[in-house]
Amino acid sequence: MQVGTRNRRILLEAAMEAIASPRRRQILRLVWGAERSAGEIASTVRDVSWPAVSQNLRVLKDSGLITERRQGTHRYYKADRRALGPLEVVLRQMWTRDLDRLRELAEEEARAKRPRHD
Amino acid sequence: MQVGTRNRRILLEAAMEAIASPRRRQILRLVWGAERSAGEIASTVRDVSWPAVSQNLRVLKDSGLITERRQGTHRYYKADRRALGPLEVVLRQMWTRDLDRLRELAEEEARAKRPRHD
DNA sequence: CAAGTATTTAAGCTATTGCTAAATTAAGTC
DNA sequence: GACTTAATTTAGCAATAGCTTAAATACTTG
Repeated sequence: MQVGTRNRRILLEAAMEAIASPRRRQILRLVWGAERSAGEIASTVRDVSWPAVSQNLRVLKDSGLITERRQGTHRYYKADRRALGPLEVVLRQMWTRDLDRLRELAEEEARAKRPRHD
Repeated sequence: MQVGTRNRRILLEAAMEAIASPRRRQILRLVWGAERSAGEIASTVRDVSWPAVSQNLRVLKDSGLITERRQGTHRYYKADRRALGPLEVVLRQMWTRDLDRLRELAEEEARAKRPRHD
C-alpha cells in the first residue's frame, strides 16, 4: 500500500515530464481513444522520422502513460489513462481549447465569406 | 473573450513546461502561501546560486505562474494560482504525497525506536 | 534458413537547459 | 556623488533532449 503510493508519486513526476513535450502529447492523443500500431502512429505524425516516434513511444511507455501489446511483428500502443491521474484533466483542457480554437477560426472564415447585410 | 481563451491556452502549455522542472516546483512551493523576496527564496534554496534562482523566477514569471511586486530594492514574488488552472491539483497531489511519505518515514522510525513487545 | 516487413537500437549531431562566476543595474543611505 | 545592499543580466560551460541516418532485431512466410 505504501509502495503503491510511492510508485504513483514517482509516476506523476515522470508523467509530467513526458507530457511536457508537445510531440509526446501529439502521440498520446493518437493512442487516446484507440490502440494503434507504431507504424500507424509514425505515418500519421509524418513531420518526423520513424525512429523519433519510436523513441518518444518508449519515453511514454517508461513513464507508464501508454501500454504496449505485441502481436506478430506489430506493436500496438494505447494510452493508460489511470497513470495520468490529475494530468488527464490538464490534457483534456488543452485539447478542448484546440478544438474551440479551430471552431472559432471556421466561424470567422464563414463570417468573412458570407455577404454582409448592413 | 476569444483572446482570453487563446491566452489561457498558451499559458497552460507554458505552465506545464515551467513546473516540469523540480527546481521550479520547489521555488513555486516557497511562494505558494506567502509572498517572499528573491533573497529569501535564494537563501532558502541554498544548493544553488542566486542567479540560478533569479533565472528560474523569471521563467515562472514569464509563464504567468508567479507575480512580481517591487518595493525599494526588494522584489517580492508570490504564486498566482489562477494561472495554474487544472495544474494546481497536480501540484497539490505531488506535495501531499511528499508529506505522506515524510509521515511514513517518521512513523517507521518511531516504530524502530520503540521497544518491541512480542 | 533466406527474404521481407515492422519496429527498435545505436551513433552522432544541434539546440536547449540549468547552472556558475563575473559584471551590471537599481534603490536607498551617508 | 560615493557606498552598500538587493537583485538581475551576461557570458560561457557541461549535460541533456530530440532529432537523423544507418544498423540491428524480431517475427512471418515461402
